[in-house]
Amino acid sequence: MAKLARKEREYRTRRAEIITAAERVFSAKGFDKTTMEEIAREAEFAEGTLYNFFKGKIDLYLSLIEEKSEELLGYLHKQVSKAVGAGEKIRCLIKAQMGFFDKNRNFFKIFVRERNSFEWMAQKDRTKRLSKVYQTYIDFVARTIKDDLKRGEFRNLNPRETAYALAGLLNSFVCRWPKSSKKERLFDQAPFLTEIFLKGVQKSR
Amino acid sequence: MAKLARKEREYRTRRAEIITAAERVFSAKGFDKTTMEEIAREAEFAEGTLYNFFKGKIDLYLSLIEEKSEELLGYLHKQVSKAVGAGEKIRCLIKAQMGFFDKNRNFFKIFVRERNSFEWMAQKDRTKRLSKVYQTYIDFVARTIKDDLKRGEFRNLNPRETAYALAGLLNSFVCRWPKSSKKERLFDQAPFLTEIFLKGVQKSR
Amino acid sequence: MAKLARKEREYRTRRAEIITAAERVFSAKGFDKTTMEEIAREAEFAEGTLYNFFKGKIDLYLSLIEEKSEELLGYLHKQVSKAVGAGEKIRCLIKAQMGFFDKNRNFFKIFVRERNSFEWMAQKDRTKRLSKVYQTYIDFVARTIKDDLKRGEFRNLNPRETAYALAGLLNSFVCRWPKSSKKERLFDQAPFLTEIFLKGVQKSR
Amino acid sequence: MAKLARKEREYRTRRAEIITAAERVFSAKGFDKTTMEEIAREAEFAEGTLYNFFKGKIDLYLSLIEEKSEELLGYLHKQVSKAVGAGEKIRCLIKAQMGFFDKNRNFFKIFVRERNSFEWMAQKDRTKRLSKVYQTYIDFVARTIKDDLKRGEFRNLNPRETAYALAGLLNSFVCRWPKSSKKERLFDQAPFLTEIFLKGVQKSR
DNA sequence: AATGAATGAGATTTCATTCAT
DNA sequence: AATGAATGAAATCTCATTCAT
Repeated sequence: MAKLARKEREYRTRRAEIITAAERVFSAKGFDKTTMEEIAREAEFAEGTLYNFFKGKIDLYLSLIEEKSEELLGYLHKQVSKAVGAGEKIRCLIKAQMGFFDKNRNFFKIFVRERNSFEWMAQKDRTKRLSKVYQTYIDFVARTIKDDLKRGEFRNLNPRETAYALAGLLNSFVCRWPKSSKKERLFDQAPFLTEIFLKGVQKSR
Repeated sequence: MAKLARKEREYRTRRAEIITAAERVFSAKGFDKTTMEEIAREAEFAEGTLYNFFKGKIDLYLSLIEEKSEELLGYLHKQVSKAVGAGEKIRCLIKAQMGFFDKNRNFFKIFVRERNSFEWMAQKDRTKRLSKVYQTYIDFVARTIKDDLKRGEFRNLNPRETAYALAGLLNSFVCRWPKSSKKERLFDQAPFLTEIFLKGVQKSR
Repeated sequence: MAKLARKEREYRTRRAEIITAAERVFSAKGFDKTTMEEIAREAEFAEGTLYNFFKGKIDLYLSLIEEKSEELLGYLHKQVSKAVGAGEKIRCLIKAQMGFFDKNRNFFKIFVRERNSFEWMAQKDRTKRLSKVYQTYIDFVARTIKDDLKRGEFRNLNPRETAYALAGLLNSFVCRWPKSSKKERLFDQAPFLTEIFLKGVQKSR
Repeated sequence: MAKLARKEREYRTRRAEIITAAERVFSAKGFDKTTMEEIAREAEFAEGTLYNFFKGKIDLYLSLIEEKSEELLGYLHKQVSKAVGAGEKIRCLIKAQMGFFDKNRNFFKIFVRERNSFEWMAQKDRTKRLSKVYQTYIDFVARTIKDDLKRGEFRNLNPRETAYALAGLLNSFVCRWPKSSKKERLFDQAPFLTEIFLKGVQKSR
């Protein structure tokens, strides 16, 4: 039993190493320009070994996005659930997401890029799994917004549409960020974005 | 003389046909998954013919983006220059862009997707030409915002950063739109987005 | 009649222009790397026009070699026929060939390169026409040697084998010549080569 | 340890098989007309496999020439170093080279053909590596000649120029040889060539 | 379970030749 | 007779995946 557990632990460790290596390469080169050979080298495994952990390149890519997104959502959930008061959940959501991406820059690139392309992908399998990921993400944002909106002095907006607007606002910094100095944190942009958004959705007076 | 002019006209026509065909395929599959063979088939030319008009696949792709972007910017410029009154230019910009994308759905997909990926491209040549395109676009948005902000009751925000925020807001609908019914127009979302943005940037009271 | 003759003259002129242009390009790039497009540009004709004068690329190439070789042989013949005295024909042959190549550097490159490759060419048609050219050349050299050998104090060597030896000797400078200054003439090497050869074949004492 | 050594051995074997197959095809068709597909078929490997051993077509070609030339030079060196007596080194060199080419007919074709064309190659990379090969070869011949000339009753000739003459003499048989019966050996021509050359360079009396 | 050499389908690009004008 | 745009076959090279060790 204990022995099996150790095996299981080792399996997970190696799998995670591969995911991390893949994250580095995919984020730097994009899906198509990344080769299995390079991921293998980065992970310090042989090429063939990758296929013991993942069905293929696409599966590795999707698994990476799914698992990291789950992590992101778990983190957002935990942070947001603490917040109380009108607009506080949204404020908290923005801060949390920025903070998460600061610590996961590589994943950030993949997440945003893919979010803007996956819909019109030819590969149906790829589309389906990705679709689920982003639906879950948007659903969570929409729910957060809904909770906040109803309790505060906000306009009566469609939460789902508003969620897209907020997501777009957050993503917008993707284009500038890679250029800016490595030291600059997304987190510091949170107040700027928060203010625009909250004012944007508040009730007219 | 007349003959030369006709040749030139025919050349332009064929070139435009190729660009349009390329637009369809690139928008459906993305750059890497698109093959020259498919563009050729779509354009009803032989593969080799494409190389009489463009240096290669990348050149075709970039030319498409550059020329369509110029068209977009020209259109935006024309529309925006008519507007007067506080916030009117921004309102007009949003409406114009949405209208343009309604008529150029395929290009829209390419434009937005590329805008979110080009920064970390490997190919330096591709990056350079794209960079110029998006700089020009953001510059225009920033200038429009600046003009409007100073004349209205708006907060004193950095125009460039605000431009990114607005661009992100507009782009945000890319993820939903392809799914929604073909009849639904981006143009109809303009008021919703405009309101969020204008309120978001106005002076606190 | 006169009109036809003028047409004929013009035809020949244009044909010669193409040959000369082809000579320049073929000598610079070799057969395979040369494109019809480049020959056309160099000759200031359209690509299609070349096909009114030659059946295709290979035909153009072979025609060029054949006609220039005829010219070379005619020249050698004329020069050598003047010579009298033991070894004089050979001496004269070497001088004449070097002189001709000094004036036809482009053709020289083609001639020597092709001489060393044609035998194992895949294209049978090409081989046959080239074979004839070089046989004629070697035949002439062999005949010249034979004439000379029998009248002088020379060993009784197989003229054909000796002709190959002489041809090899002459060609040997091809590798150095393109490197040496443009001003340096092959003609100046004639005495050096002549001496080696004549001594090499004379009777032992 | 033993395992690694075996892998290494197998690698070398396969690499050599490819080189040999390439030698056959290149010698029969020349560089440009040879396709990787044909080399692969000849070597009984898949096309892609060739690229595990060589960077590309040119690299394969140059590697072949470089390695075979090294073999040739090593062999010549060994043979010539044994010779003593005036003219003996040169006699030995000619015999050795002819003997080597008898056993490496395919390589012989490539070596001679390339030697006569490489100078005006477009590809700079190809030129550079080849240049080195032929410089080394000529240097060796020149040194051999120099050693011999100074000890014998020979004229005071420039060793380098004389080396070119000798190389030309040896190469001259390339044109006849492929035609002649397979049984005929270059080696048998050695005395004929040796005599012409040695007499050609000896002191006048 | 891990390896990495071999595979071969598939992509881009070139260019001799044709043919409508 | 001259043109040059269109053609499409053919060549090089890449890389995800397999499989014998």
